[in-house]
Amino acid sequence: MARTTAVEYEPARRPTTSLDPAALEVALETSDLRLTAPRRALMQLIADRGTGHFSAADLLADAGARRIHVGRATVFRTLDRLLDAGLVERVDLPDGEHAYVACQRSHHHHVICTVCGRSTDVADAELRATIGAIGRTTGYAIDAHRLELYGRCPSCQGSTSG
Amino acid sequence: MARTTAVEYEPARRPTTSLDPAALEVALETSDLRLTAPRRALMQLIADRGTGHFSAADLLADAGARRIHVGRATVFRTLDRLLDAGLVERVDLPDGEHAYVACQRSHHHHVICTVCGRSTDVADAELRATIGAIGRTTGYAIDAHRLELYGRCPSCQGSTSG
DNA sequence: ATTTTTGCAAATCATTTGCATATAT
DNA sequence: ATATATGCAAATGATTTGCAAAAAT
Repeated sequence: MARTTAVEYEPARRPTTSLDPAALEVALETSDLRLTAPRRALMQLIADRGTGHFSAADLLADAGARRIHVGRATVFRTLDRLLDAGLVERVDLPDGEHAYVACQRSHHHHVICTVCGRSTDVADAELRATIGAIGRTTGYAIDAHRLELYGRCPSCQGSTSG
Repeated sequence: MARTTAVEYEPARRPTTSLDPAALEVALETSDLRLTAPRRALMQLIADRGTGHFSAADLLADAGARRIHVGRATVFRTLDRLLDAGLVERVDLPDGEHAYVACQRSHHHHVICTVCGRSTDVADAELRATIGAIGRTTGYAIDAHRLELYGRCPSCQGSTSG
């Protein structure tokens, strides 16, 4: 019951997506959530993953690899909290898989590298204008949108991807 | 193995999304697919749904309601074929659910009404420019994108939604 | 103390698969 | 004829749930 990814447009702040564990504490202060060991651990695992996208299963595996025990359900539940807090966002890969990426609060779009998986924030005022135009053309009152971009990041552009 | 929704930008043609069963036959001519009773039936069910989004389970239920028997697997398999043919597109609702919408070949974006579920095609050359700009800014070679817009359609804008 | 969170295992849900039979070409 | 498609039921995979025990406030 806490899985909405309604994406509002608002400029992103920093260029590259990644998560600061301290953000968790900040986020928790605002809510009635508790700072527990599993949550700390998961935040750390996410932070350590850097800029790539990951699934709940990935986190579970990461935890296992480091002998950190967290239950499967806890991973999902924590991910939900982080979604609510705006610390991660759920994305849908081109093949329909669900994944998550770490992001700043109020960040809202990213380009995902199809070779290495890295994701980079997109700050795009222009998109806002484009969406306004679409609203005008279709007559819809557009409340939310979701944009996912897939491509090859600068360092993967030479790759023969295979 | 036929579920890619990599979305290329290309102008849509007609304003409102809905599916013409005849399109199936056209689509089949080009391929080595066969025109079977279950496929006809499913096309009809989709067409009858009009412009809303639907899930595989919805179709299965629709079929049941009309005493048309199609196996669950056939629904999924047919949907895959229709995806390949570009007759339907897979979308991800704001809550992360997967759904499908009927669409014209080479159509590629739609606004989905959060009140009634209707979807309308978006013809947007401007988006193309926006995406080009994003590519330039981030340094990514953008190969595909997916854009989903959610809002209230003209007739639902008075609604007190829920 | 009291409320939230956890871990587990079982439950649920969507989607896929194997395989023998049926059907379109 | 022959390749493709179907239906079934079982398999898979992801996510959720109930509940008693554990931890945070």
